[in-house]
Amino acid sequence: MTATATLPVVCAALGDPMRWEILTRLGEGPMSASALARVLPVSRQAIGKHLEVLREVGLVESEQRGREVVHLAIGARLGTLARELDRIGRSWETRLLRIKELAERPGPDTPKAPEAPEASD
Amino acid sequence: MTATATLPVVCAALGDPMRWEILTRLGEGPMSASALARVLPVSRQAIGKHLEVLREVGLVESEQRGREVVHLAIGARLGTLARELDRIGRSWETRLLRIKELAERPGPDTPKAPEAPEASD
DNA sequence: CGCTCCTGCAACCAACGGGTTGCAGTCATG
DNA sequence: CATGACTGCAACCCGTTGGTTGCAGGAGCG
Repeated sequence: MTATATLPVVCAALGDPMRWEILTRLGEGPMSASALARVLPVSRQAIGKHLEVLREVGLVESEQRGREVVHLAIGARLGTLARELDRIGRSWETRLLRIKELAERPGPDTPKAPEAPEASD
Repeated sequence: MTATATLPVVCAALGDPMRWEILTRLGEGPMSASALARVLPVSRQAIGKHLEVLREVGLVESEQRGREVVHLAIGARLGTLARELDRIGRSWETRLLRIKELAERPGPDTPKAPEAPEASD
């Protein structure tokens, strides 16, 4: 599955206003592509393309219901993204703090940078 | 200034791999655009454009140090983004749960059904 | 049975965006 | 003072992509 969507890819998927529009609607309840096209100012095919992008990064799941396909927003995936971003943000702050420390300290001893494994999950 | 960076805009800024590359470097410590251009496979001007995008959404701050301008990644901004995304994700889950409840419950006499009694938070 | 509605795929168009080169200005240093 | 290095701005190229139209296939409903 494409759940291994890299960070920039997921962010890119979220980088389009129209896609947020779609996600918002799908966050309120399942809808079909046609239904979305009726309430959004773009064609059904355009919606379809956006849905494909969103589905590939795991932000949307689709389900064949009767003769139509309904889609819904996956909040858990967004939560995962949020956690990843938060961790990275914290690591930046940590490193900056360490650098400031070094800068303010006369540093008589050699401060070797101990690589901390951060890329995980 | 970090103007009213809307969600999609910030995500779009994070949607480019090269920008992540830059952010990663700036997360390890302050660097100038020229320095970045030396370690990255693109021109200094390209770096400059990316830095402008990142600065506009508050992910990077710049500081004139001597005759050069050094930039650094702002972890706090990433944390803010993460929190926003997490909140939205949770709201989606909540709504979906409510919908599932209604769907599975024949609810002939459940016109009230206020807040979900078990909001898994 | 036929109609209608929903879906998927392909071709095509236009705008945005990432990248490059070139130029001009400024500031620290030899 | 002259040189070198870093910066910002503008023009330009081209690949990506969001959007459109058109067409063909399938599944439910009168």
